Amino acid sequence: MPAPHDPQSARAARDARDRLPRDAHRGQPTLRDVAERAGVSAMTASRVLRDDPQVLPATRARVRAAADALGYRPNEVARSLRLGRGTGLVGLVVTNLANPFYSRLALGVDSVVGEHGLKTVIGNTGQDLEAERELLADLVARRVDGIIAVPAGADQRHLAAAVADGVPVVLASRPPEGFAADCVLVDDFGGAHAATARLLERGHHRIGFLGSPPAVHTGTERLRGYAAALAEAGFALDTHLVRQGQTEPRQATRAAAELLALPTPPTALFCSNNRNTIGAFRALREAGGADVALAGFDDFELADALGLPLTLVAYDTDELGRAAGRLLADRLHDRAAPTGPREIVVPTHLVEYGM
Amino acid sequence: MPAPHDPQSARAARDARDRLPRDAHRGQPTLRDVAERAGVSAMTASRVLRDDPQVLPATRARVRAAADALGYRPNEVARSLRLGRGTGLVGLVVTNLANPFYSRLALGVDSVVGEHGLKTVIGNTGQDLEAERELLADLVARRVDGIIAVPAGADQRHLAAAVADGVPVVLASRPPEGFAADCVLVDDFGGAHAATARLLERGHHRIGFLGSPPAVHTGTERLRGYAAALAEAGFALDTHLVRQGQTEPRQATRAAAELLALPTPPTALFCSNNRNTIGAFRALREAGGADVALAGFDDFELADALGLPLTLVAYDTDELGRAAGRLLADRLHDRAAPTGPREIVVPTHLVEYGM
DNA sequence: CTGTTAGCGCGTTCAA
DNA sequence: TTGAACGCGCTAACAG
Repeated sequence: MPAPHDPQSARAARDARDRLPRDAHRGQPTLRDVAERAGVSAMTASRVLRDDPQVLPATRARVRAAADALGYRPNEVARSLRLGRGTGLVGLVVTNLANPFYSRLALGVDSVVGEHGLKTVIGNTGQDLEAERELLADLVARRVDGIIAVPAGADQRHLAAAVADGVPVVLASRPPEGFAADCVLVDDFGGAHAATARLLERGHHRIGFLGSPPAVHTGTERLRGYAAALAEAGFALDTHLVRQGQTEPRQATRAAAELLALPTPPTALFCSNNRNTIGAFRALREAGGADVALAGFDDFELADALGLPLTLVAYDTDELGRAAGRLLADRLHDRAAPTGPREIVVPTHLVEYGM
Repeated sequence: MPAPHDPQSARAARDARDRLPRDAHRGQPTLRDVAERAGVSAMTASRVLRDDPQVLPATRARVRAAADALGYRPNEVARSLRLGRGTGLVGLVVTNLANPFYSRLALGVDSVVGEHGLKTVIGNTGQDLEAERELLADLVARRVDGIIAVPAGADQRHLAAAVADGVPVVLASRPPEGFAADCVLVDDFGGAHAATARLLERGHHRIGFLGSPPAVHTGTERLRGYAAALAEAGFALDTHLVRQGQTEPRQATRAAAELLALPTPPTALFCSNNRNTIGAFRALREAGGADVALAGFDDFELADALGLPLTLVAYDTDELGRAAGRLLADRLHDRAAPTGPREIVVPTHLVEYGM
């Protein structure tokens, strides 16, 4: 039995739309208009426009002419309803499109689903869990064919609800918690481990960690990778050097500055995502010639131009989106023969800049 | 009479979707299911779920309970069809979501239209004019309520066709050509003029120009601003110093390198967008200590971190998207009382980095 | 206050 | 080869 939803907020969103003018008949020609002009029944017109071969070439031509003259376009809304299929739409749920990570992801998703004749509906939640809940309910109500999501927090019950409603969900960059769904992950642990190990090789062992809030899966996995590398080298994790919770560069700059101001400051920093790396970079620059090594997860444009050595964990962000799109497309075609949930892990590699 | 469309490609896209499984009844509960469970007619259930006051509290409660138990969500597809209104979707047509300019624009658009209960469908055309034509036809067929577009080229007949079909179109960053539509522009001329004047003030007069293809409105406007500033200072435009056509940083790097290799190279470069500025930056860096001043249109993240003086024409990209969203939302509400096309110009200002 | 009828635009089914 | 009836899920307009 599907969980009851919150009807308040979802209805509020609908109401806003319902206030649009009632008269909205835009005079787009319908199948009947085409049929009349061609002197045939709507049914025949429908057949012609769907390339049904069972039509006399002569009538076919007449219908085509009529359709072109009228500028007819089939109403996809009516088609969706009639065919009982979905809408040909895929919902994409992200927290912040302004972050290049998410826009690349969106690009990858859209390119793949586009090849399957699907379009992408974006939903930007701005880290707001409540907004995310409403968004998901709305996407389900709109009968999207599937949803690709990067949930903002650890609570994924709204995603589970969508799955229970029969909507295929693919998670990107986070694993499903408490329900079955396909997902595409980045090798968070491995990448963070490798970057930290690289810093250790260079003789650092007081390595600070800057990361996203603990509720974010990538953040904690990358923290685990960092901690594991330290442990393997025989160094205990010093919680004074760990700062989680930064979502924006500005916050990261502040957190990094605090670490640098410690009595025994770290000699290197590892940042769990591009926002934190950029923030830490600014802190280092403000600190003047602080001789602190910098490493981070996520490659980004102009990383090579910052004028300081930088070790980054790189991976193919577009591919992350494309893989998610492929998983979803597979589900849509194979609904009859469902396989178990699939998990794809995108590999990472280290890149060195400015050396 | 609307122009006849190309039925081939549009149909091809539909066909891909039509190959999805036929059985797709996802068993989502319908209004009738709710009504039956509550022991009322579908009509009464409908009324309750739309907060129609004309219902006995007791029945209202029964219906609510039934809906919750079933996890009922109104089918927005059916609602759209029945109400003859749009779909609550806005089409956003851009060339490259990976360019921060477009992702910020998308964010701005989505935030505003979201407040009106609308969702954004993205269409990334990758500079492909043919893809853009198909995309527009598809959006119209899907009965989006409106379209916000940054057309890739000078040919806007497909946009005019959408307008002729009664779909409100708002252009962002380009003016309409040959038809009436609202638009939001950046002060291209003024910004380019100001940046070039700044370079002239500093004693430069051999100033190279790097820009997008001539078909792109912003590129030519910004070229005009650059040329005007030169002319006002008494310098003729030297076409050897003008390189148009670069879309990606890599191309811009090459073009910049060519300018720098001229017998009498420019002493400064003005770039008409962020892609060209970043490309030119790399060329300067590769050229070693080349003492060439750099200016460009568009602010971008890390522009302050490049370690060289940089003059940028900045403006509020999010606001560009938000303004476009507002224009569209206004149209949707005011369809009854149409005003003439509106044009909004977003102002620019100069920022100096690395000095 | 509640139910019936009808139809949005299209496509499946069956009959002609 | 073509057409008429019916229904997808929902709601406006009118009963009762």
